[in-house]
Amino acid sequence: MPSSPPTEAFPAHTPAASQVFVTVLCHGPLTRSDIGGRAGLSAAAVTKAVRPLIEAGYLVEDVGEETRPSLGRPANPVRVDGGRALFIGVKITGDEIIAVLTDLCCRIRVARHLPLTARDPGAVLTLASELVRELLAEADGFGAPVHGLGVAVSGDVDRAAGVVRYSPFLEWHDVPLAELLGMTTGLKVTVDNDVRALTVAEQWFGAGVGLSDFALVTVGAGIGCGLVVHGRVVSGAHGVAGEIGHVVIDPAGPPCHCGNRGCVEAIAADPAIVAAVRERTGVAVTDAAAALELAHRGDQGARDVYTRAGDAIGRAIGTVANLFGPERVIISGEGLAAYDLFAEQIRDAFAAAAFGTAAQCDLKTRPLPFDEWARGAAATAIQSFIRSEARH
Amino acid sequence: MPSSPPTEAFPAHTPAASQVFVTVLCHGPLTRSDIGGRAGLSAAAVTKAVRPLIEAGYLVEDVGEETRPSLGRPANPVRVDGGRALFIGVKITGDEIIAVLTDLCCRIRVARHLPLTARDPGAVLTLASELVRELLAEADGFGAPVHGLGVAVSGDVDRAAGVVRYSPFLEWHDVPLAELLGMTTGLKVTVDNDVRALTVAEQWFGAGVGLSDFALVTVGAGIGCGLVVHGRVVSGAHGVAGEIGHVVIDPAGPPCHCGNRGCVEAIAADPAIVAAVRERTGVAVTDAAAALELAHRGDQGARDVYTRAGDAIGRAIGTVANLFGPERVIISGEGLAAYDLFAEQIRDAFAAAAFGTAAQCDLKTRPLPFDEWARGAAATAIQSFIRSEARH
DNA sequence: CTTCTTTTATTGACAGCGGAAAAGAACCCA
DNA sequence: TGGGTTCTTTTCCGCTGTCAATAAAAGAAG
Repeated sequence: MPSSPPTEAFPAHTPAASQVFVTVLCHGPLTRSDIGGRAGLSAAAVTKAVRPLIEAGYLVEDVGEETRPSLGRPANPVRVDGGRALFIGVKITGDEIIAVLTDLCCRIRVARHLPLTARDPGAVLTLASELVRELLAEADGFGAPVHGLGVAVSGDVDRAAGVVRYSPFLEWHDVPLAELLGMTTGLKVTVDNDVRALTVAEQWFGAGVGLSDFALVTVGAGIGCGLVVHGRVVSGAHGVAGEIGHVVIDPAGPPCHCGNRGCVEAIAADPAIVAAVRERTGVAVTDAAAALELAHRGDQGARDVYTRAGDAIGRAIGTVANLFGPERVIISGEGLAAYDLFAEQIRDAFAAAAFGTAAQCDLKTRPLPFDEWARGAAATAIQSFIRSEARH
Repeated sequence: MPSSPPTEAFPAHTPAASQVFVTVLCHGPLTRSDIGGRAGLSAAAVTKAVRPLIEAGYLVEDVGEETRPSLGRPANPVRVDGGRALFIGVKITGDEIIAVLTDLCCRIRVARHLPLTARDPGAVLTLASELVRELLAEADGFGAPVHGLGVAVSGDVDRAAGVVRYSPFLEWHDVPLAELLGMTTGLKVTVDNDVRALTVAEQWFGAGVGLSDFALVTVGAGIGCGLVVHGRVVSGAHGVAGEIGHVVIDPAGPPCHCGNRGCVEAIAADPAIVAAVRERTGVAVTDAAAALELAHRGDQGARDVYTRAGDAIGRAIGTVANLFGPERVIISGEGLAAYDLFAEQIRDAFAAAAFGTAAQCDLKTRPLPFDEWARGAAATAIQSFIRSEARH
């Protein structure tokens, strides 16, 4: 039973108003003249865009000002009132559903996990709907409406259509997930690829704020990459981009399930690391945590595996940097737990692979609590909400 | 002595008008309603944009219509009058300057070459100015003003500033080429990286017309790559992108001047091929043409070298496709002369490397007469001319 | 040969967006 | 209390692109 009226329109009818809001959302409290400067608008335009946003409660005057650096009338900063609207983000993995309730600033208010027993669309839909309903119930306590639901799934996702075209982990083909979840939850649903969702979260709320060209590389069960070029997340002509996992690092390397040898994913993803550690050390580790522990305990064979993984990741990032010239590459993912083991190799291999000015690219690591994937999904919902009324 | 008044403004003051013109420029003769459909504008807006363009002579009614498929008032197509304006494109290589005079549709009218004896900016500037002056004299015979000069240089070029920041072949650092040539020729000068210039030419006048995401890969003395994402040529945060030449294909491969081993350029660029053929066959070939002839005569060692080059190029293109998901990759460059020797390997290696939907990407070859590099330069000038008055 | 239908192009009225300039507001400092 | 300074709002205005109505140019139908 949906608890909130989804009919409320976001009062940013014009591109400029939408841009003003996003500017404030990303860059914290800003005075009106700062907004104009950053968004390239006149002060008058800012005033006209800000007023309805304040009246609707999405922006508030930031009373907690402190800096009074100079002469003249004091500036009057505004900020986004995160509590004005809520969103739900859901990440569906092969064996778990993670759901978070966030506010408009994409801060997590509540998080829930649920193990996944069956992977067919019907079962997943039931569980996901259940989880969303729980969060909707929680949302009542915050006194703000839930304005959207974002869903992140790995694989080939058509965001515009809301369809999961192909998901290897779930073995789904052409599932109209947005429509289905829209019916069961009554919410406006945005479905996107998981890495792209995380990229949106970084772009608006993370280490990509203010950058028009950056990449996000995730290391974990797989190796993924999200790209932002000219300030927009790249989706590719066929809806798929950022497939860094199957960049071949070494044609003589271990075989990969994709049919090639020596893909990054066949060297540096969790399963590959586990297999390599087992082979090198003879210890029957079964998951990434065990492999990591072995390495942390000082086993040289295990450490060598991580060294090689770092080298592969660094080379892959170098390739990305050479092709795009991003200002920054953000490294994230569960695999970052092993960062101390391969940080040096990543940086060395990147520095060797990056050519010319591409080496100026800034490498930045970001720890990734597992809820973060679901937060990325919420970020896409927030994006859809803000843009929904912007495009005419 | 500049022969043309550069003060004439292009009558496309609004973004919509500029878009209308580019649409007609790229998609041949179009009826007004077709223009509206393609550019997403109302018929009224098209009428209002087209009129001043016709009055100024940049568009003309296309009387040579023939198709009368249906009922109703016959459509009234318009096309760009190429002869209305001329442009000069100059490509500076390490040992030659190529200059072309083109019309507004980027068709080459006159082409000139000049060997380069010295590479210092002063000498190059003198020769280039001389060549431009010759073409300006030629232009008088065509009865149209020369509206811009485009210059293409390999290396790190800041187009906005008109500065060659670093060119390895010329050994230039921070040469304000646009300003210098502007003074000697009196023309409005656009300077850009050579591969990006060629990419612009393909985007507007070649195999990239109508595509919002594609890549151009050039094979020859070096291996280059131009990228178009979301309809815009990618320049990277630091002004450099598309450095495909130093993607590592095989870490056990031949050493590259960049310090790594097994870069595409160290396997498939002309110097690498010549060196490999010499080594494999013992024949003292000194240039690409000789190596090619040896392979064409059936020498197996030489053929193997090309096979390997094709494999490397195909893998590199696969990497590009995986990362961007372009709709098409255009393969061009002088190295295409050997296409029959490695076409199969390129396609096979690409198919193996491309993951999932990236394999749907269309590979298309394009022969590249050497004048084409200069034509790319002219294309950037045309772009600047059209956009000059569009921004504000 | 007139009239209708169909499709294309143009016109004119109109709403909305954003900018320039001027006015207002809020503070500090004499 | 009156400058000086900086931030914000207001007023007005031009410009752009859409809507709806109109004109134009055919073929089809009677």
